[in-house]
Amino acid sequence: MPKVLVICGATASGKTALSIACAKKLNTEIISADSLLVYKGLNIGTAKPTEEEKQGVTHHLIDVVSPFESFSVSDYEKAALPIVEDLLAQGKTPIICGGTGFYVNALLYKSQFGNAGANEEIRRYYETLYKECGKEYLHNLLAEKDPESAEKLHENDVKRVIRALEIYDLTGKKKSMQQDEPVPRFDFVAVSIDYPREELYERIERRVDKMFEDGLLQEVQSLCLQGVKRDMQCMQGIGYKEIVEGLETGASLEEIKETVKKNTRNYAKRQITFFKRMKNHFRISPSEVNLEKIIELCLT
RNA sequence: GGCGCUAUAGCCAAGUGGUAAGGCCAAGGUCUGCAAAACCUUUAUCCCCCGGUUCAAAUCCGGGUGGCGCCU
Repeated sequence: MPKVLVICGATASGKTALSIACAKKLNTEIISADSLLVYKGLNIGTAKPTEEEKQGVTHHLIDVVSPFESFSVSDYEKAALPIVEDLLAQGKTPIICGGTGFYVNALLYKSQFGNAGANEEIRRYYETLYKECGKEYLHNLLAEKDPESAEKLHENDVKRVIRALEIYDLTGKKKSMQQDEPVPRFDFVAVSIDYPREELYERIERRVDKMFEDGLLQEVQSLCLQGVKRDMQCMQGIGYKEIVEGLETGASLEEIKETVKKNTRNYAKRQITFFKRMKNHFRISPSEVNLEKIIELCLT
């Protein structure tokens, strides 16, 4: 029975190329697990693979929503899961490739609160409550309803405190009731290319330079012209938010570029931390990347 | 050459006699419907050097060295 192959890891570590090579070898398709690749029109800054780079391999979950829309893990799960299952039914090895660990996990593990969706009204309510009464107040509120979650969450982590409150209000269940051990949906192997930190940072440096050469600035301007606003979800992307902000504050192009690089490095570090905990995860050093071996991993 | 100002972590910086704020950067970590987001933790045995005053000095005094500014 074929396993699911996950290709994860830090940004600029070569996931895209590796996944395409594997897909060709395994005669299968790729399911992108990336919170920004889903957006149409965000190409350069997201390092979205071009048709040419895809080499005819089918990629799912790329360019599926407009920049004006919001997209959540839950949306991702709903869209991606059937594709994975379909490929498995065909006897193929689905390749999940992406740097959004949260999305990867949502696909790999059964979520426990699928029934507590996002509720704008509730969120807005708590957000105004937060502004008026402060974070301690919110945290105390959660402590009354769901003490265990409150215990786990730092009071500064307002986003998660609100989510825990939201779950409670919506379902009457406590977020802390979720199981500690998530249940996996598939048999999978995860692989990432583990560059030494210095080297990864150099790759990021070069890649960001290239993005600007390739016209990232124009891409952002064009999005803005279409009416995409700074507070929209897609504009949270690194490379995008810095440019929009830089244009507003009058920062120099060089300054903007440096900030993009720094934020990308910080992001890469968070990704590495996240994927460190992933089960069945092989961190392969760049010199030891071997297609045959990776494929063997999927079949054993 | 003279005069004035200044010297605190990789960077910015508070502290003006009682045992080194804060910010940035960096590193480590968290992560179950906004995740390229949000959040947490750590980071100067010591304040340019030498000597002095004092129970006690990054803080006061003298000298040295470096930087900045002004004058001739």
